Amino acid sequence: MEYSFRNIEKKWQQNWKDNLVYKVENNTSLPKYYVLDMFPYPSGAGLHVGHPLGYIASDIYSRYKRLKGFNVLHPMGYDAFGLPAEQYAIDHGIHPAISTEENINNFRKQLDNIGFCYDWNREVRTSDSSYYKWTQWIFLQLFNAWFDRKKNKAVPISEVVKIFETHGNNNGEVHCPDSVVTFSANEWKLFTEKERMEILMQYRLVYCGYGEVNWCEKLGTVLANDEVINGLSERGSHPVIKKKLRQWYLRITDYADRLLSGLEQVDFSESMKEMQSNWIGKSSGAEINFAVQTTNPAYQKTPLVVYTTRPDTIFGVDFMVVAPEHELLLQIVTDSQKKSVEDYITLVKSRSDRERMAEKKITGVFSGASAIHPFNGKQIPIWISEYVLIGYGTGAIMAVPCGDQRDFLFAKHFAIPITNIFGTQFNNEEANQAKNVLLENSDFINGMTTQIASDLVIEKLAEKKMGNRKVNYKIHDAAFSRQRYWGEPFPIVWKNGTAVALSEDQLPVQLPNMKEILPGLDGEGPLSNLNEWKNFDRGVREVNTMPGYAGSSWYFLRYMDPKNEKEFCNRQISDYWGQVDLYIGGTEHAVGHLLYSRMWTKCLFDLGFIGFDEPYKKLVNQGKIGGDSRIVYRIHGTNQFVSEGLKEKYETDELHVDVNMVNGKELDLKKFKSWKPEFKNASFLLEDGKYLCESRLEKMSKRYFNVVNPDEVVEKYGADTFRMYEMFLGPVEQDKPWDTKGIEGVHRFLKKLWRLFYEDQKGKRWTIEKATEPELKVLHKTIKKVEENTERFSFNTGVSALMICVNELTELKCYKKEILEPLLVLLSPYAPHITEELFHELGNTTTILKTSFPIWDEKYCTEAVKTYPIAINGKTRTEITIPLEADQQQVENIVLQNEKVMKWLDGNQPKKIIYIKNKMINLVV
RNA sequence: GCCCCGGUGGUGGAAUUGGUAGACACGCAGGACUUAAAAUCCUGUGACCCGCAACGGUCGUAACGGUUCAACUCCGUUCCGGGGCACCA
Repeated sequence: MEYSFRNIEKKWQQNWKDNLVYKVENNTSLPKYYVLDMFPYPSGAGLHVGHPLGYIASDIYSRYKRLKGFNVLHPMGYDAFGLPAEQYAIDHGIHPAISTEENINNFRKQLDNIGFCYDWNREVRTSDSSYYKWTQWIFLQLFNAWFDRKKNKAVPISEVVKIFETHGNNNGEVHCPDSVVTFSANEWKLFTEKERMEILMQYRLVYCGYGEVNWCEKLGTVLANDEVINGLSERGSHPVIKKKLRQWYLRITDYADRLLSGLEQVDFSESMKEMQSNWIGKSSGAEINFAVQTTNPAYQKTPLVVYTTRPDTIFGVDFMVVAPEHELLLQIVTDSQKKSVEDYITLVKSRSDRERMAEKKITGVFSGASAIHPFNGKQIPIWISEYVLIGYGTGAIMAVPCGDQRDFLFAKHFAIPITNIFGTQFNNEEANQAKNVLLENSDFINGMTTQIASDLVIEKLAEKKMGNRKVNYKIHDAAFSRQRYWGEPFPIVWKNGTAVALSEDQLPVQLPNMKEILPGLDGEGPLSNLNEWKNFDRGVREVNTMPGYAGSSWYFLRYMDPKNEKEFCNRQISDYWGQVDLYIGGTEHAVGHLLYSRMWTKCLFDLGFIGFDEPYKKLVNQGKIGGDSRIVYRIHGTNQFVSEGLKEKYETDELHVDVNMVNGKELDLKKFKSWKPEFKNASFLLEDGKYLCESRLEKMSKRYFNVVNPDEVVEKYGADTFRMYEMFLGPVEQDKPWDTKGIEGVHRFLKKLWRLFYEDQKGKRWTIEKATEPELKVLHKTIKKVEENTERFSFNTGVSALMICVNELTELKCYKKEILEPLLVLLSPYAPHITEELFHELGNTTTILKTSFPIWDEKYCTEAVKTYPIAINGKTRTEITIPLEADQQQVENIVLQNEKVMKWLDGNQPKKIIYIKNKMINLVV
């Protein structure tokens, strides 16, 4: 009886489906465990072998946890809204709903092939109205909420209205956004409804504002950053300009501190936390007001406000730099400098953000105006330069050339004299950015270090009302609208210029069908073309749609209660499932998805809808599987190809060839010739009778012909082999190349396992004989190892432990059910099909999925004796087997009598004998 | 430039807390079975030195240095690769 994986796998997949073995209940007495994969965007390209890596890891862990007695939630769904489907519709005239459906079906088929234990009854699709109804509902909760800085949490917007009614907004009760005027309670009462709504808009967690977007006039659409290349559209190379459009924003900045401190409570990798905290970019320093001296008397009283993280260097300020967009600029510029300033602004405006950022050249213009030093009254020239960005801090800096390298280079370039505040610690060749340097030439802070001096400077500035301590964040509010079709419509109707929220019973706002997706006028999205849909309830619907991250910010909650028509997720159910215990996905979502999702969770927590404020307890980032490309060399201008080793002798062009035509490095010439018509008559220069290709690791991509489709691997070796091989490649978190050749080893392992039960010729081999001590030892050591390795996500060593076990049982000729049955259970998370088959062959009638993980017995895992390495001065010289319970004295006696040891000691007495029980013995001579 | 992660045989990788470096697997070489092939099994396989061989020795985890009885593991410096952030004040 042979291991015929194709029949076995098909049979059990059908059986599991028919018997609903993966159905998960919400109410059991079992402890819960929630394992989640980052759900995929169903692209048209389908899966390659890199995609399922994380899914396999989470699948193994889920199955393992089930065997360990947990009620495991392990769902899957689709992040189904997105740009590619919409673009595909524009290019091919196929509606996104149709292409998305097709892609999902294809994904599903590919996933099913691999034998995952998802509960498909809980599948969610963000583009289903039964799902996005609740995305819209959450939007409304955010719309009707305000972040109370005193409580450091979101509260209903009605609370801020109460405060306005009794105190206005200017008594310290309410944080007042920069764009809102201050008013008293009386003034609030006198405002019109429209005015009140406009003010409230500035306080909401999602709010409307204006923002710049990449606008392509020719395409009539807004483009994402990665659709713009060097200021031109990726499609068609049309010019792209900045355009101000009304946008919705998510007030994520209010959560900056909690998003930062929350990182301390979650089990993410250090680099992941690092990326997130860099993105949040918290820095502390001071805002300092510099009086401006200019010929225009109207602005002499308006201070120039700068942000600095180094207030201690205030006596080293030699010039000021403001961003070209700074609004004070045109007001303070002197007549003589007006022309050159305007020219510079025009130059900067014509440049894309990317160009500005990539610029290494130092440019800038003097404004003609000066600022006054707050302590010594010195006149400081005000410059403009593109290296200061309007979006960060106050859009203006105080430049300290001896303490900041960019300021230093600027000063050198424009020959601005440099004040030295570090004495001999400054060499006039580069800025000294160290923070432990003692200050000199700095008035009242001479001899102090950064921290002390900064505090003192801030204190003095505050006394003079010329500055204050300030914490700054790099993170800015996230744009939450897209001028697109294929996304969630907003539950908003504009009436008389005011955004009015729809009520809950008006949800969902269905995404209307469109025959042809065309952009609207003036950068409005395609929905603006639908007059009938647009005009609603004596107003006009919001025609923007929500961005891709809307649906993915809360999907983990919907899986808990996917069919609920009354709530986004029942509170009792979310209390039961709680946080995602294990989240597996790629690093590419480090700052986008994860931050938004964490924020939404915090909002829902603040508003009392869920009981936890961090969504993901533990995050594991699976590595990428790289493609192992094969490259051939064609002699330039000919149709002759040279083998890799000979390529230096000719002038050649390199071409990628399909990896499926290459065995190891040897090119299959026949396949190659029939690959493309142009190669039909190709000739080859061989080495040792073979044509060898060069191998190169790069991204797995169609363009490099290095894509390996899991369907093909599963067809050839079976799902169990595929699953185990993906794990055997190396640690899940590590990037690694795909090389199909090694898969044979894993496949042989499964065949070897099979042969413990059945011989190819003679048939049944397994027996119900009593197991011997050595056999039990093999089993129990394996249970221990597999358990430990699975617990710490070291699946590659888990596979290896199972291989060792099968090798040893083969050696022992052990075919006993007593040993083999628990082994099957151990293996079942990794290879569910073959183990289910053999489990039934052993006479079981229930599924192996519902058994329990075997428990290892210490007595079989500890040996009575240990073969110790005996090292002399740290170098292993021999091995001696010594009983484990031997004490120091006994060990010394045994060791010193050893022939080898005596030889090495050469008559000397060892200075010291180090004996570490169960580890090693070292003699110091 | 700053931050994070990594660098181990021909290859993927193992070594969980400082305690036998190279588990397991691929590949390769030799052999068995077979008319032959596939499949399977056995043996060897980090480099170098001595030797018929057993055995023995030296070196070896990117490089150099340090701590330690003992370092892939800890510390310092440098090099290389990958990722993130970026004229961020």
